[in-house]
Amino acid sequence: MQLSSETEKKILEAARVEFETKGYNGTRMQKIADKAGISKASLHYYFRSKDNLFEKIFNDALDEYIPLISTWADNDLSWEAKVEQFTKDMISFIRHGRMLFLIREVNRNPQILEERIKRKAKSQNKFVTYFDTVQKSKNIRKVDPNYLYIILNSICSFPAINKEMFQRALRLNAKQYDELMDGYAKTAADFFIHAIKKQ
Amino acid sequence: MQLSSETEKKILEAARVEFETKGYNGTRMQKIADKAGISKASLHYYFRSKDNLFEKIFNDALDEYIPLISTWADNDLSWEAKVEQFTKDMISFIRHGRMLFLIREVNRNPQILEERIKRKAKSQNKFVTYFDTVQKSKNIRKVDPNYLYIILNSICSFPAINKEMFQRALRLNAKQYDELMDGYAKTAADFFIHAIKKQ
DNA sequence: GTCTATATGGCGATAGAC
DNA sequence: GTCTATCGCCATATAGAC
Repeated sequence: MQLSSETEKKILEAARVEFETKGYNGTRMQKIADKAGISKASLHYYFRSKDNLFEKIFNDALDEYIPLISTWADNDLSWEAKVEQFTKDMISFIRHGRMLFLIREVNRNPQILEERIKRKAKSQNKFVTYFDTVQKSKNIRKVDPNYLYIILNSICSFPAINKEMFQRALRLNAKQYDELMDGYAKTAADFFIHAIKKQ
Repeated sequence: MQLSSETEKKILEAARVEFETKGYNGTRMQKIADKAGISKASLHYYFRSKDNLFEKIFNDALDEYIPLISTWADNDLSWEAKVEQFTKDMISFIRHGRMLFLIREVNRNPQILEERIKRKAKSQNKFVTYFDTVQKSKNIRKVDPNYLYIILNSICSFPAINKEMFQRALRLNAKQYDELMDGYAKTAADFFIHAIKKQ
């Protein structure tokens, strides 16, 4: 029935907000029910348990994240343009706050990833293989592509994750920090490109 | 009495491990008491409440971290050498796992930082002021020092925080990842220096 | 100072009426 | 499908003996 599926959407949206901001251990089923406008009993009617509901939210977040980090634009653009595209996509994803959620929960329970890994374990990391070839054909510094992968992702992800402390360290309020971030994707890409490009 | 202070140390060490790995919400007073080899009642005798004990642990971690990010070597070394020193210090701190703890708890309760900020709010960020002058006198690219601060810290901090996912993305086991990290501080510094230095 | 036993409250989950 | 009421458990904290 359509009505029940509407309720389900409300629950999932409320649960996502709660789990993302408070984490699994900090989230209360009562709070989710309140935000969804239903009783705690109804909440359990739709999703049998807290674990069950959490798993759904976590998997959705992971499904959004994995393609972002495991694909690498397969088009005719230059490697510089690919880097720019990547930083732009990654930074806009990160800014919505799902990234810290993933890190927190994966650290709470590392096994949570094991099952999903098996599907992909055989294929190589596309970023690494791409930069292996780029390093052979183009005029760039030789840096282990594993490091390049780590550095590029760090530059993109960490500013959102460490927002609270960066703000204070740089004496900015939330609004000023957000404004600073508006120009960040371009700066991050330039930075990365300059670091490995030979003049 | 000396014995009581010995017990206190055991409690603090146990509490540190528990809070750092499980977070505030995931930590159990019983577990801390067990690890310290005392009863739950004794634990409460030393530190009245969980909040109280947590605050002590959190402040200790912050006291270790703040100097690391807010000082900037005041010596005769070149800016390149200062960068190398910073990456080395920061990365060795980060690898011990306190950083994710700080981020997690600050996000759980951002007000936790407010009180401590007031002491330092008036002084400028030393990294930013330093690179402001470096950009005027040396032959480096003009990049907003706020971005430089964010990028350098991101490169240093994130590889430890996102360890679980980087491992899997790069198809490395824990040992291989740790080995990769052994050479990381040097690579990170070189990367940063190349990115802003003009040829 | 240290313990056992217990008070107190909160949370996930369910029973059962409507 | 949705609710109120309640069960059962677990966690923090305290009482009170030693």
